[in-house]
Amino acid sequence: MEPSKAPEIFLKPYDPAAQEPKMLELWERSGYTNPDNLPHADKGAYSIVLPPPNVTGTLHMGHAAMLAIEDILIRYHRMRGYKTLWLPGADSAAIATQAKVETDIYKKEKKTRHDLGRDELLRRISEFTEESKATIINQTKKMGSSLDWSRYAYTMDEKRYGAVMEAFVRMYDAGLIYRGDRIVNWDPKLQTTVSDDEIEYVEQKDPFYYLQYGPFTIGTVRPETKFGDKWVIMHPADERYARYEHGQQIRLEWINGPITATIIKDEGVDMSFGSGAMTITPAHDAHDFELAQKYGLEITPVIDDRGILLDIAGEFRGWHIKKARAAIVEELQKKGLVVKVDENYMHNVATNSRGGGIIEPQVKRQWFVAVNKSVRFPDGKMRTLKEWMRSVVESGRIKIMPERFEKIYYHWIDNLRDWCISRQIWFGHRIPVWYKGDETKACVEDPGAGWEQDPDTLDTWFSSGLWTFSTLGWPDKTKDLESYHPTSVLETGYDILFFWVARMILMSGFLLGDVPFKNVYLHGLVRDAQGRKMSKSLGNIIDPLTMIEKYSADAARLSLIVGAAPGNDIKLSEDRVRGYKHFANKVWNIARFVLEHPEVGEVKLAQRDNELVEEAMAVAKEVSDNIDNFRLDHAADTVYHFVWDRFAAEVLEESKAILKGDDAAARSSRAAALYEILLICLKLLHPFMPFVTEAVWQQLPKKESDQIMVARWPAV
RNA sequence: GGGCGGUUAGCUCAGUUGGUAGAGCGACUGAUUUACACUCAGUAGGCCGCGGGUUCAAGUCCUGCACCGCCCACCA
Repeated sequence: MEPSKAPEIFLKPYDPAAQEPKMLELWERSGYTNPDNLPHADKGAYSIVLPPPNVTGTLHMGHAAMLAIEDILIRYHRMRGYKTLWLPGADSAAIATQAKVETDIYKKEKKTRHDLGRDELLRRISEFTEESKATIINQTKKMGSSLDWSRYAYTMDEKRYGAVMEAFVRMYDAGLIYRGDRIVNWDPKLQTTVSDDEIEYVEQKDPFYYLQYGPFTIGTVRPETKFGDKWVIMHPADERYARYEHGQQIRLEWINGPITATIIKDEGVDMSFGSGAMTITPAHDAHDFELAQKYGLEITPVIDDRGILLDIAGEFRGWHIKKARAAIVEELQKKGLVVKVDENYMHNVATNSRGGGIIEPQVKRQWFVAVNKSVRFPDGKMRTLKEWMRSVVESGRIKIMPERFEKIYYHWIDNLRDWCISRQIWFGHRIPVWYKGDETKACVEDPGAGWEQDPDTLDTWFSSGLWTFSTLGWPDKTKDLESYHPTSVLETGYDILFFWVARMILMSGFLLGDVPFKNVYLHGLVRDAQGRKMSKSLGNIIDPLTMIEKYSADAARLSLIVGAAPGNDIKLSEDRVRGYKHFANKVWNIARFVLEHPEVGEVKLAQRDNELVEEAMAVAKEVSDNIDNFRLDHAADTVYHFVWDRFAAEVLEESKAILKGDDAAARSSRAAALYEILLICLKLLHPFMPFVTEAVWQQLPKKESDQIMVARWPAV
């Protein structure tokens, strides 16, 4: 071949829009993302399961950051010779998805899910999710993500659905899953329960009412729940109430007339708050519910599922709580029971973060996972889920990075209560429990005629908890499961540490007796240049696809990596992305310069200028060490500066004279060194900037491998 | 109320085990028609949030405080 001219493809400047789609096609054709096809995988397995994006929409910069980070880890390990698997998927995100589709349908057709019926709604949701999946896959590919699409999984596909059923039944049989009447977070808008973790507290200003309750003054923001309050509770050491005794009954005038109230003394009461006396509403407050259980009090609902007052409300029966409050306050005022009103009371209101409404605690029969019950694990030992979750991190079997999140994780575990897993929505994994008269049966298969299945579905995080192994074929004993589990790293945003990371540890502990991953790497949230969350309403969303079109995927990736320390939020602006576009062009032109030199394709390695190559190898070592320590920001920064400031600005500049000189030996030695350094730089850059490095690689006169994607990482 | 993180150049951030303050972007001055104007050389710009302490030496370690942000918690 004729190496003296740079191939025609090296038009200037670098044109990512033309090159990137070609590289994508090249990678896809090769099949190298599937570890079974790797030419040199001699180092054991390296696996990451992609946190599956929700099928509710499109990718945002947070996804892009996740894809960039994981792809760097994956490409690096693949080049180092590990049998590398990066497994893609999608999450059904039950509540969020159903809420979105229901809202869309209502906007367009003014129909609710009850108008459509269960089957029709599920059909509509399926239509939506299929479309959504296709969009997301397309976007994911454009980022250059070297995922093994042949192993793509969806939480609702047959295999994963089966795994969820199996997991439920095993946990049920072990006594870990039980049904009980307990106070849960009820969302009157979506008509379903939600878990403690899905609640978002929103600060809000409401009037705070001080009411006369017999001889006591009690405070409340919610007079409409007070109809059934027959107990007044105070601290036993509170001197103000020393003359009252525990269990003493008093007569008093209340909203709908005279009632008998019972005095309870409990040390849980905060004497310094308000008057130090409070009444309790067991059916609509988690704390009060616990007190009621402690003292064996009756629990009478005041509000129904839709927020309507029940019979106990007397003349207010049938009113919606929103409207009732003012009328009830007026009634109380007429009776002279309102002592005073604080109009500027700030407090937290619980809302459903998955697009729902204001949470109303309700007592309901639901399914729960017991976190404090000691059960037999696969290793034969008895322990609770909580104990397992704590011990695997404490012992170092799972390492969480940055380390500070370990403390947060422990704190969460310590406060953890039984996990309510049943949801009253239709989209999701249906609970595999069947009823026939008084009989109950939990089984994967339909037990036959006469049995009726529980209508509820499972919390979306139940299926997510199985993700590292359900995607690898569990409950079957597959080769994939054996090879790739536990996975090497779980990489995700710190905002789902509890939702997901903790649940995966829980699930794989009980079902497999193993950890789901050895390392947890948490990245920060991507924010706008002012540090605000990106949101539609603020109009500050930077769309990954737009950035790719304007500046290239390589630039988008680098902008999310450099300067992003683990666990720290990333402030992203367009300027940042633009800067890295220039760098991609720099790489392109360095290659052009080196490859244009006539002797480049012919020289022998033995003749090269070793000192310069050693310098590049030292950089390779530094980059490798940084990646091994999950400091991708440092790794990227190191190679960036070596390539631009040292290799391009100094080495190439001083080489110009040598390459034009008369000394043939010096020429070929230098040319060999430049070529060698170029190869090292391309390889070091490849995990960070896969497109431009692959595009250059394709122009090399001689290649050690057909794609840089499977080239060997510099031996360090 | 408890916990965590942040505070370093105009902006965004590095700064590993203490040893003369760094990068990118932006600003300004200039150069070259070049591998690359998506270039190069250079300049300006810092009480390293504030106060105390340890040390020969502190952006870095300890200790108070302030402000910003986040997470958790049943304060009715």
